[in-house]
Amino acid sequence: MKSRAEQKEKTRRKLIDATLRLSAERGFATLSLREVCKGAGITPAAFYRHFRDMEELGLVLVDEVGLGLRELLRAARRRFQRRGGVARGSVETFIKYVTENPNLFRVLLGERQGGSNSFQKALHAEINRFVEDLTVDLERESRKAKRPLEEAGLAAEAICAVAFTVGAEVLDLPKHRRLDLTERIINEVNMILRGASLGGRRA
Amino acid sequence: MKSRAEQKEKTRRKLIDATLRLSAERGFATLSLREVCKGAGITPAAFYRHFRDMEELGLVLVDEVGLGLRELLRAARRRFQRRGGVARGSVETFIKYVTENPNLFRVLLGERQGGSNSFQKALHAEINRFVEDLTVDLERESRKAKRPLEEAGLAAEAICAVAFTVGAEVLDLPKHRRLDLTERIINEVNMILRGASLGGRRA
DNA sequence: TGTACATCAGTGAACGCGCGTTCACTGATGTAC
DNA sequence: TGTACATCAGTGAACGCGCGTTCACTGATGTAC
Repeated sequence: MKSRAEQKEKTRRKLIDATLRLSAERGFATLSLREVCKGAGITPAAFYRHFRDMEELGLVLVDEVGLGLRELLRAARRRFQRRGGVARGSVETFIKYVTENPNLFRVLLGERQGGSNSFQKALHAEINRFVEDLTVDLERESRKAKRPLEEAGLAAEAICAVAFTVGAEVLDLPKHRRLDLTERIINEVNMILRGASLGGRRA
Repeated sequence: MKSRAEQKEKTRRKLIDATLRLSAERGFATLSLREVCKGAGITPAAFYRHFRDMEELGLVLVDEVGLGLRELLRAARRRFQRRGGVARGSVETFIKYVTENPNLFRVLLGERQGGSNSFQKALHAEINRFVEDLTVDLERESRKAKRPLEEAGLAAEAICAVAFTVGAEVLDLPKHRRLDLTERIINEVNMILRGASLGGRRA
């Protein structure tokens, strides 16, 4: 119950959680080590028992957030794929996640330029994982439906671009305008899917 | 030649140019006032003769960059619209701009989360202006071609999302892979346009 | 079970540093006569 | 044109502050016997 390892893990979580909480306001890139420590209720020097520096903490954050969101979206697509409306189901799941975990999403999206080089690379890789997941799903689906969809990779990339870019707006929107935004994204995703399902003929 | 006003304007430009130069490396949000002044070759105290703070400088930057890029793209669309390949022409122009002015583009894209509230708002507004420009063009084009394109606004939003998101990757790419990326974006834009030109029937 | 020693997560003080901002100033440009 | 004064962009020194990092330390947990 109070083993050293358990206690250490608890503190580590406090650091991670404090970082998520604080990065909601001004983004991860502007957080200081001391700020995070204050938020977690520990001494700055203790930080080094857990992470080499803020960058290492950031990479852990990106990993954690990315993994969580990807699993959620995979599950959503599975759930909706056989009763039509994959786009609707996935987009709604995505928007729900974003509104419920704004700080997590901000970490994933917020620092595409701001941070250090390796931090940016990690973020980029994380987003690519979303694209790959979606590509696989789109290919499987289109094969099943005998409605071949060429260039699934391009469609997936475009869809992710739209979801992340337009989806980010939801963070600054009053609640009553969020449904509109969700509908807009759904329409745009469907637009891309339509364009993709004809892609083979022209390209 | 050496009037006070002219001299002051020169210094102002030095500040703006130094900011652009420096923000190429780590993004605008992480620049300090002193750093910028050193880059411009003036004393920190003199900064206040030109801007209230870094945020005000940032807003000026966003304005300037946004205006320049929008005019360029408008011209590109005009140039290409009557000989097909609007998508190709616009995307190539866009990518050319991005590769030739990476620092400008970074300012426009880099700080969508990082900065202060009013800074983010300004960036967001700027990007919306791109969407509006494109919407107007798409509507005009589709009317002319008697190929009605419903929901031009959605298509424009999706296209800008793709261009800005995927286009940003070009900054980290070696030269020989840039053409591939450009082609990919062109294909994705065409995919969206195709999906949009059928939009009326299903939606 | 009890004792003596080892480990190590977290403490608290200290460091040197770059930060944003202020202030009185300087000296070239501008203006009134 | 020349003189006396006003303006004001830029200087240089100073300030207090939060930063990241280091260090010797403390005291609870873990281990060996």
